[in-house]
This record gives sequence, structure tokens and C-alpha cells, in this order.
Amino acid sequence: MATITKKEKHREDLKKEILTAAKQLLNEKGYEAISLRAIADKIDYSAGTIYLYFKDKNEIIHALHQEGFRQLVSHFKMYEVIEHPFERLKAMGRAYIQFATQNPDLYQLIFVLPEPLQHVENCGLVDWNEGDRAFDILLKTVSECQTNGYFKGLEAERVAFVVWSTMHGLCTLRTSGHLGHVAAAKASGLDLDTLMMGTFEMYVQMLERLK
Amino acid sequence: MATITKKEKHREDLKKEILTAAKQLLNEKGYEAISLRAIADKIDYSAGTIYLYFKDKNEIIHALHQEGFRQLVSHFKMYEVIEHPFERLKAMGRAYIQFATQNPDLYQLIFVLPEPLQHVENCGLVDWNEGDRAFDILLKTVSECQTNGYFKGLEAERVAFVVWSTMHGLCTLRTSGHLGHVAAAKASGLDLDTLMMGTFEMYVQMLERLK
Amino acid sequence: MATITKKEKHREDLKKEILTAAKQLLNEKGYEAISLRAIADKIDYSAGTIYLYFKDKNEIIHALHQEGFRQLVSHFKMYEVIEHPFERLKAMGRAYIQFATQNPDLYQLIFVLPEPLQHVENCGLVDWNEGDRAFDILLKTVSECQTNGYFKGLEAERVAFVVWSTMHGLCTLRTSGHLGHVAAAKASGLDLDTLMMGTFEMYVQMLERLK
Amino acid sequence: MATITKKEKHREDLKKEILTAAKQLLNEKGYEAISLRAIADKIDYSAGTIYLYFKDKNEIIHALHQEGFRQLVSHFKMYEVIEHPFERLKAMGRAYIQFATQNPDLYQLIFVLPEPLQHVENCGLVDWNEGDRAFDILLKTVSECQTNGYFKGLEAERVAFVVWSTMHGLCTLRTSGHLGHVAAAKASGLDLDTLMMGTFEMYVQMLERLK
DNA sequence: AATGAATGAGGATTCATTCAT
DNA sequence: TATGAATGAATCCTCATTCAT
Repeated sequence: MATITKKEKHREDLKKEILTAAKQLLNEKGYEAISLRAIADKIDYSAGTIYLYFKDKNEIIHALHQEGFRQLVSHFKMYEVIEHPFERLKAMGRAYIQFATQNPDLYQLIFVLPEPLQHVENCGLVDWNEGDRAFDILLKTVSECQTNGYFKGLEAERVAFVVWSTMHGLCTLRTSGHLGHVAAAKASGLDLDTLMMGTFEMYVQMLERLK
Repeated sequence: MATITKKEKHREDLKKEILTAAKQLLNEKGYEAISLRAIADKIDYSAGTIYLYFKDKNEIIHALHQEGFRQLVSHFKMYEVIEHPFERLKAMGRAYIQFATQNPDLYQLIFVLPEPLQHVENCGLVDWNEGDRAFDILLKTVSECQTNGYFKGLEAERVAFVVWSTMHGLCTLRTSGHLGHVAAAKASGLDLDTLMMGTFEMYVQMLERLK
Repeated sequence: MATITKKEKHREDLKKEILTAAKQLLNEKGYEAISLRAIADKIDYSAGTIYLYFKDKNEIIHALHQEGFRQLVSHFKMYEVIEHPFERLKAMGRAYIQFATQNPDLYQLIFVLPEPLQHVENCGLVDWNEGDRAFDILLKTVSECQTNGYFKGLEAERVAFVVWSTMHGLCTLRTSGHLGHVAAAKASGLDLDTLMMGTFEMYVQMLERLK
Repeated sequence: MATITKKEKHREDLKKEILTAAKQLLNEKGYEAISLRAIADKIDYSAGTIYLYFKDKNEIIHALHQEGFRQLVSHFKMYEVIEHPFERLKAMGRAYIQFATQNPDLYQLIFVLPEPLQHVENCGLVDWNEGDRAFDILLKTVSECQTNGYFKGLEAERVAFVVWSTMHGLCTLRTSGHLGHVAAAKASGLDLDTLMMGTFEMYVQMLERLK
């Protein structure tokens, strides 16, 4: 590795500080609240300074994007040790929901909002490795499930897509409030997270039956 | 009674023009791009004029919202005649995907973005009847499927939530570009809509096995 | 007198309606709330129609101005019958306060805001007859007081100016909230109108001593 | 400590420039004419720049408000040294008139318009100490007059209110033009300020008689 | 006589970005 | 490297006024 000079050290530190501030804004007040001025206020630097570390506001969003994926994958990785693939699948499902529920705005940033993704494509960036890896982990798990007799006769990749879709749909309907709206008229009495988890558990049952 | 004067005609026309312009902006540049100025530019009127037809920007968004639901439900209704409930479920699934794919931003407006929903809730508006009705149709279909032996031993409401989640997830991952991103690395060769429909068909198979 | 045709009758009626609406807005929401649109809404005519009856918004304000004075004078006139001039002066003082307190925004329109007065001057209008008459009534009363031994050796006109100033000052400090602000720290416990009337009564004593 | 960098200097300068511009607008065209745009035009800066120096339009008004009081009180203070309380009262009366006449719109801002006062109350600001202090000085002077035999048997606080009301009424009728309007028909020949001062002097006589 | 449609200028405020220092 | 000053375009919204019909 190349040695890192003090300057570069500082450079990295400040970049991190900027991103941390941006993340805080995202978590506390949502995507719209991420403004350069707000970031600058948080880190006690001037707004102009940020441009010394990031070309653009886009670049900051992009960095959050990458970091979000990294977080998600690391959230997953700990479950890779679970031996039984279907158990692993279940655990990862719960982890996915947990991640999306605990970081709704970050989740939205990486999986819902079009701007960050467009920026990636406009600039021909390839940071999606992380995103792809997350899917790979899922795909591998599904495949192993099949070796154990699950999802017989179904194409692994498609099963993975279906599973991802369901989880993604459940999470976004939950956090956007749409699930709540419909549920208000129906499964009254249950709090929303209970409803969501109950729905998830039933989904697991459904998948299990496909043995 | 039923006669509409020229003036009323014009009035309705301009309202429609405004909504059409708003929809175009939505489709072309996304929700954020809907500004009264931009609408005014598109329809070659001054910004103030819009206030003669809509009280608020909110009211415009709300109108799009309502229209979106109306379209969706009318899209569904034609399939209600299908006698066999599972066949009906399949048809409705395809219709849902079609709707979401053909009107991605309208779909986003009604099912993804939180603002319009919040506005509905803040103002105590009740246009969501349409939204709830869509879910009711789904729920009823699921129930009838159960009468025919499908989804044995599973609670209808939760099955409906799962189905909705999967469809919603599939559609939003597709239109936001995230599905495409992952697929690019994988099921290459297939165009995205083919992939999505294939995935959907496999989902149908999965559901069918739960008999 | 010239006969008044139906048309002219209608014309007068509508003018009155417009002014009534304007007055209502003034009373209910203050000077700023007087907008042509709001007036038009109230009288169920279009905004443009108002321009058939008044050249300007200014002209409407001006009419309110005149009417305000007329009201004030008529409020006074009833006390002209009181024989004893000092008693009459007291009664008129109370009436003045009552008028200003009960119609704070109208009072402001005629005695505080500069726009209406400027309009009068800009256009060389002479509607101030009414205003002058109000002062004349006061002046005459002061003169008669002097005949009865009050305000000995003081010039009547100046006494009248002083009395008017005190009444005007008391009323405006009261309705603008400034009296309240200062009183809050001082004569606590008393409600403001009681304080104002008490102050007035003491002022009467002061004047009486000048015999 | 006491050193002020160039930048701070500039900062203070621009703040002053902004306030000066606001004051000019106030003087030339009245309170309503104070708009950020107009200020920006006057100082040859963009509208947004103002927000670097003041949080709000309210804050600008508030600053004018404070400055007005500061001026008024400092205008008073110099007369506190006058030993004889009634002489002091007279001097302060003249000073009050002078202040109100020379800064009519500033006077209006602090003592006539309700908005600035409301803003103070809404925000729980305490700049009114100055305003209260001004009244306290008056009250104290009246009390001391009583010790010297003036205003016998009258409650000091009410006398102070009466005196304030008279001065306030005189000043506002003068600067709003209403005094002039009435005087035009009467004490013709006299210029307005002479009339006003003459009236004031007579008021002093009146008060003196209350010994 | 009356209207409804339309406008243009104006209001406060926010924000990403640039640039001289 | 860092800044603070500044901008200009953008946001929604309101209002007095005009004019063809």
C-alpha cells in the first residue's frame, strides 16, 4: 500500500465527517433535508469547503448510496454462517426487514429513489458491486435451499427475484405508510410492525410448503 | 342539466390540460419536477392562472392521485368477470404489472411517494376508498381461491398482503431500474420486461403449489 | 329632487353592498384583508363588476373613510342635546372611546392609516367636511364650557386639540396593544378596558379642575 | 477582544446598510413598502444576500424596532439630570414630540403598528425593556411632581397614562396628517409645527394648573 | 350590466454553486 | 486548505387590474 500522508489522512477524515453529517440529516429529517448548508453547519465548516472534497452534491449522495449497500451487505454477512440454507434465508429475511425498518431513509436512498441510481448510470460508475453481491448472497442461499429440496423445479434466479420483490414490497409499503393505510381499515388492533412481521412469517410458511 | 356550456367546456378542458401537463412532467422528469411554473410554461398560461382552476399545488397532486387510482381500479374491474378465482388472480396480477409498467410515475405517485398520502391524511380526504377497494377486490379474490382449495390454512388477509407486496416490489424494482441493474449482471440476454413477466409467471406457479 | 330610475336604484344598492362587504372584511379581519376578490366573493359578483361601480380600490377605501366619519358624527350627534356643555363633553368622550373600541379597524382606517388620507389629498377630494364637522362639534362644546367657567383663559381651539389628542392617543394605544404591553408590567389585575375607562374618568377630573 | 477584523467590519457595515435601506423605505413609502426585494435593490445586492445577515424579514423589522427604542430612550436620558420634576416633564414632552416629528415612520413602527409588537410577543422577546423603561422614567417624573405638589390627589400611574396618551395622540395626529387637515380649515396661517408646539405649551399650562 | 379568464408584478424564502481572498 | 460573501434561479402563492364577450 502506498503510505498515507497526514494530509491524506485529514482528507479522509473530513470526507467521513461530511458523509456522517449527511447520513444524520437523512436519518433525522429525510432525503429532502440533505442540503450542503445543513451539512456544513453540522461539521462546522463552510459550505464551500465541501466542494474541496466532493465535486458535487450528487457525489455525496452517491457516497451514501455506496455506504448504504456496504451496511446492508455487512448486515447480511453475519448470517452466512448459518448452515441450514432455509434457516439462513429466513434469518436474512428478518435482517432485511430490520435494516429497512431501522433505516427507512437510507433504504429509500438505495432502493427507491431514482436520482442516485441515475447518477450512477449517467457517470458510468460501477459501485454496484456491493448491490450485486447482496443479490449473489441471496441467490446462493436459494440455490442451496434447492439442494436441500426446497423450491423444487423452479429456477433459482427467479426465485431469488421473487423473494427480493416480496421483501422489498413489504418494506416499502410499510415505510411509505401505504400498508398502514390499508391495514387501518382491516387488521385493526394490530400495530403495524406486528402485522408486517406476521405477514413475513406467513410468507416463510408459504415458501416452506414449496419443498 | 346535462348540457355543458361552452365556458364550462373550456373550464374542464383547461383543468385537464393542467393535469396533463403535470402528468407529463411527472413522467418525463419525476415528481420533483412538478412545479407550477413548469406547468404554466407547458400550457402557455401564466402561473397565476392555474390558481383559477386549482386551489393549491396539493390539489393538483391530489387530482393526479385520484385519477391514478381510478385508472388502476378500472384496469382491474374488467377482470372481475373471470369466474375462476385463481385465474382471476392471475389476470389481475398481470393487469397490475401492466399498469405499473406503463405508468411508472403515476404508479409511484400513488403507491410510493409519501407526500400525496400524507396530504390525504392531513386533510381527512376520503379518496382512498378507491385504494381500499382495489385491496378489497384482491382480498375477495384470495378468499374465493381458498374456497377452491388454494392457500389452505393461511389467513386470507395476510396472503393478500403478501401477494400485494410481491407485485409492488416487482413493479417498483423494475421501474426504478434496480431490477435492471442486478439483472444486467445475471440473466443477460433477456430484456427486462420478459424477465419480469417470467418472474411473475414463476410466482404464479409457486402460489399454485400452495393448493 | 330628480327622480331615481330603477337602474340608478340598483346602482346604489350594489354600491352599498360592495361597501358593506368591505366593511365586514375590515371588521372581521382587518385592513389588509380588504381585497377585491374577497369583496367579490362576499357579494356574489365577479371581481370585475366592482370596477363598474368604483374606479379603484382606493375609491372603495375612500368611501369607507367617508362613511366612517359619518358614523362617528352620528354617534356624537345624539349627545348634542345634553344641555350642560361639560356633561356633553364627557358624554362625547365616552362615545368616542366606545366608537374606537367597538370599531377598531374602522377607527384606524379614518384616523391612523395614511393611505386613505393621502388618496384624499392626491385627488384633491373634499370629503373631509364630515371630519371637520366632528371637530367643530367638539370645538363648540369646549367654547360653551368656557362660557360656563371651564378652561379659563385658554384658547378654545387648542383645548379642543388637546382633548382630541388625548382621546385619540388613549384609543390607539389601547387598540394597538401598546397600552396593554406597558400595563402588563404595571397595573396588573385590571382588565384593559377598565384601565382605559378609569384613565378617562381621571382625565375628566383633571379637566374639571381647570374651572 | 476589542479589535475588529476587516471582515467583521464589513459584516457590520452591511447589516447597517440593510437597516438603513429598510429605514429609508419606511420613511419614504411607509411600512408596507419594506420588502426584501426593495431593500436588495437599494443596497445593490441580491435578495438572498440579506439572509446572510438576518434570519428573517421579522428580524429586520425587529432590529428597527429596537433601534427606535434605543434612540427614544437616549433622547430622553439627557433630560433626567433636570432637577425640578415638572421642568423635567416639560423637557421630556418636548423631546418626545421632537423624536416623533423627526422620525415619524420610526415612531409609527414602534408605537403604532401592531405587527412588530406582535412579533415581540410571539417570540417572547424582551426588547421591550426599553419601552417599559421609557414609561418608568415618565412615571417616576410624575411621582416626583406629586411630591412637589402637582397632580394632587390623582393616581400617578393614571396621570402618566394620560400624559403619554396626549403626547402620543398629538404626535400621531400630526404626522398622519389628520391634524393638518383639520387645522387647514381653522388656525390657518400657522404652520403645523408651530400649532403643535403651541398646543403642547397650552397643555403644559393645563397640567400646571392642577397643582 | 356583468363576467370569467387571464395576467404580470409582487411577496418571502431556500439552495447549489462559484470565487476572490 | 478553507472561507465567507454573494448570487441567481427556483419554490409557492396573492392581488389589483384589464378586457373580450
